[in-house]
Amino acid sequence: MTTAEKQKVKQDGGGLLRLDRQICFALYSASSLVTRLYRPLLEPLGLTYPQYLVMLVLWEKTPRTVGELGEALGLDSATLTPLLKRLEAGGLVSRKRDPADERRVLVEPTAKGAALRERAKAVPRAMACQLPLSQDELINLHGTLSRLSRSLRKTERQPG
Amino acid sequence: MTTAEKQKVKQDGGGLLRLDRQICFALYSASSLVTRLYRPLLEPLGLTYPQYLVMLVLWEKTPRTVGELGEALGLDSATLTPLLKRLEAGGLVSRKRDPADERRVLVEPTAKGAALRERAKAVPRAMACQLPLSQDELINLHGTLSRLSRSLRKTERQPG
DNA sequence: AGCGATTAAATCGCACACGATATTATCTCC
DNA sequence: GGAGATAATATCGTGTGCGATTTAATCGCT
Repeated sequence: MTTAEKQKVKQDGGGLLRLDRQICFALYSASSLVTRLYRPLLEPLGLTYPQYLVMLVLWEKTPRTVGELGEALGLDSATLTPLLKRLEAGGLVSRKRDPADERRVLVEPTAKGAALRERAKAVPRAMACQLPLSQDELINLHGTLSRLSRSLRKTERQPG
Repeated sequence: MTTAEKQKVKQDGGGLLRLDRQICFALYSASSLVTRLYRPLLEPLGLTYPQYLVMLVLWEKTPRTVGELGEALGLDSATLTPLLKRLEAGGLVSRKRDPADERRVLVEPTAKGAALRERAKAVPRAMACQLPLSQDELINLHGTLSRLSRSLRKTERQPG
């Protein structure tokens, strides 16, 4: 290593600030790119990517409260309320106060929203085909990310 | 498997639509959580997470055009222009037209922006400590995500 | 029963993110 | 050297995200 190189390393703390070394950027970048890859698949369904995620949750079990959707997706009511109103305006879900507890809002797919599920079935396979990863890599990546998310959620719920 | 279960599997295309099986959601979720983890570290520096990424790029080499920043980060001018104006308003970067080509805008850290780098050096290590992954897992994850991003960027630049 | 604490959504303000379009400068080619 | 093509930013409209606050309903406790 030349003197100039040593100096450079010293300056940037061993290259710790290099963009290509930041795990955060790798995640951020991959996530945006994959989301972008979904766009042309979801547009024909009339869904944005977060709206698609909400519908996935609703198709699994319904009705759900806003809070349950938020818990499943890691979003709060400030994000979900307007998003759900847009889905409602598009005729895909209904929103009504829970008679048993008027604080809660029950969200449920309409007939149109339920029917959309059939068309959505093609999406995961179409995506898998476009991702340049082997089956093993995919499974491995999914596992690591899921564990990471689970851990972070747990620590998020605690004070520090 | 009971008949009812077979029916269910048939209905949801082998569970392909389950949220927890979507690689996209694993990515989306992990990315949001990690970004959220940065917030308390970046707030004292007066930076949002995308602003931090821009500063990382500028600290590596400067000046840069808006286009170069966009290429490095995968963002377009519609996102960058307002973000850069906010950084400029905060006194962290300067923006001026390139005299050699008036279409381009050269972005460069101010003295204040350059000085911020010293404080930013603590961020990567503080983050690494908070991520519940082993060194190996981190390296592995980083490698997979980087390859994924590189591939997707390449295919993105092509027509289909 | 009733009052303060807690909980669930909604609202507000600000900051990304991006498709589409507009604006201005440079380039190309005759 | 001038007209049309191309390139680099900027602008506009819509849709997330989220911290902070507000509103309304329920709970807990006396």
